[in-house]
Amino acid sequence: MRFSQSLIPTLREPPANAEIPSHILLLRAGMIRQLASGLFTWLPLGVRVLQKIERIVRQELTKRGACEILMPFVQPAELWRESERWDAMGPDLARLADRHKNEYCLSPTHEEVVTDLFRNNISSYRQLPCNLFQINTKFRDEIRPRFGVLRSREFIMKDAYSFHLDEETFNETYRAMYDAYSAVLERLDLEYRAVQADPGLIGDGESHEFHVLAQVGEDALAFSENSSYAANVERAEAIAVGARPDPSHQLEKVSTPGIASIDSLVQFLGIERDQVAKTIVARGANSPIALVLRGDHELNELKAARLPDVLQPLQFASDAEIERAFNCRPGSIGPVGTEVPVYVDRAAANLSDFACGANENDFHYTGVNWERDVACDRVVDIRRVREGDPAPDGSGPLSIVRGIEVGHIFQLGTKYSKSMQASVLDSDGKNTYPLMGCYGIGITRLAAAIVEQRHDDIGIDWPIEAAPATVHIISLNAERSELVQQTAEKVYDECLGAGVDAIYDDRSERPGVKFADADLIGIPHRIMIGERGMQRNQVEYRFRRGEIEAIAPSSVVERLRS
RNA sequence: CGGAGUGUAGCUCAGUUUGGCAGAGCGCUGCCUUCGGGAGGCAGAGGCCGCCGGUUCAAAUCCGGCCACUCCGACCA
Repeated sequence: MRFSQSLIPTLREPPANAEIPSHILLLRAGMIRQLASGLFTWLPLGVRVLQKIERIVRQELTKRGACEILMPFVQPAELWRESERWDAMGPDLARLADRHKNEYCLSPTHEEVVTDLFRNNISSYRQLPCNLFQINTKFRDEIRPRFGVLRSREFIMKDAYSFHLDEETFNETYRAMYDAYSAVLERLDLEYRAVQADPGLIGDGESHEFHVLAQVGEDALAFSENSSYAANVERAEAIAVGARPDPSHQLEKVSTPGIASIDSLVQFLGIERDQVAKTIVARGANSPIALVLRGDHELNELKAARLPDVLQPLQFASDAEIERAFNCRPGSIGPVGTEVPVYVDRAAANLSDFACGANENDFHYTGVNWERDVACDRVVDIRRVREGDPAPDGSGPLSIVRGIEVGHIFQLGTKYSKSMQASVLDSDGKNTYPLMGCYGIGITRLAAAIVEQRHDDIGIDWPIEAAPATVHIISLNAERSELVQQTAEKVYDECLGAGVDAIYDDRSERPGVKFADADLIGIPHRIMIGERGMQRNQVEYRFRRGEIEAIAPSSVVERLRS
């Protein structure tokens, strides 16, 4: 690829509407341009990165028996009605009609189409298990696209779907996909974590997310330093340590005028936040539901939403609803003496002699004890884990890091095979609904995640396997030296001839400009050809920010391979 | 959808308060000089000042409406 004949519009200054490193650098390096909110054009260098990533993904998947297909991006509403997702999906699903007024959607995911393909073409257990994947465009009409290509509306995703007659082969494929995803991220030289994840509305089985560690990551991950335990914080189990101490104080009702928050209460009473029980009220199917946490803990809304009778998704009760249920303002509520169902978090259930609202305006209780003063029969895990909490496998404290979710694998069970009548005959000649698995990798997001994790003050630091080219060849002041010009051309030709992917900066720019662009673009191997070295028939090799090494022009290909 | 901000040249931004010739730097074109880490000079090209309407002798600037983009929040198989 010749720089002068490609489209590589590098920018000296960071664009005004980009804030995070990957967005800024992909724009500055001339790899992407934004068309509209959440919609991006990939320019030549960017496309090469995507192709490199896709290549790795293809290799790792086909190696493990998955077969590539390509499904339509525009899909008939009929299929989505069969799976009952046409209505369930809401406004994230972009809908359109054709000239005959038939309804369609832009695909946010392909379960429906792949299940339809399966039921029309596979009817025997002999053809299972079966694992199909594609690399294709997706569209999700996000409420708020952000972070450049990290959360765009249109994006490229590798999605795979597997079909199984039994748990065993499902587990084998699940494991194989887990390994494939790990291998992809290893080859990209990324610091990543595979974590237990919330399976979401789909399915209810095991689920793992693959996260590239980065500050801008939207997810918090909890992991144990001493074991393999790792989970998305939204899913990580919080355990309570030790047992509840015996009561030593009497229950006492205290006048607390104007005290309506945990902070003001602990200050007023001169106690710590972890000696207070706080009560949060969620809307339930029949009545409001009280959720009790220790004062220093935070509610995990996903966990709370899974409690019986709590509305899903979780909704908090309004102030008016709370006043009606507790006969006092929200700042004075507590579990003692209330009629509403009370769920107590494990840590809160371990409290004794604690403080909480008295369900009477401007009054709190102190010296409260479970069982003695208030029932505690619904102890549940509803809090968000924090740094330093004990890992649920007992291996020590949890650490928390931020990650970008680039992959997700999970079980679909028989949700789609049943709703869409995709059955096969088993060896006894009986109709059976196959188990399905679903596996996704965000290709465009992965490209951005790489930049997010691997960049410095001068530009991007592409892993070799994802770099837009293997080598960046720079000629220095070639228009003043026939020899430099000819040598650069020759080196470039030899690279191409040897199958080495090269970008050749043949522009008549000053050296400083070329160096700066090369740093920004971030191809790790660099060859510089200038008059200075030519005097001794040498060119210069440099691996990103490393020492400069003088080598013979004829040995470039060899050097790159070593 | 709630809150905040920004829209002026390809990019980054002045100019808007107080209405009066459309500006700078970078980039781009040509010439000269320079030439191993984003050089310098001269001459140029490039504008629906987001859009629509209003006020005014006169609107980038004031008023009203709309749109787009960014950020925070809610949301996110």
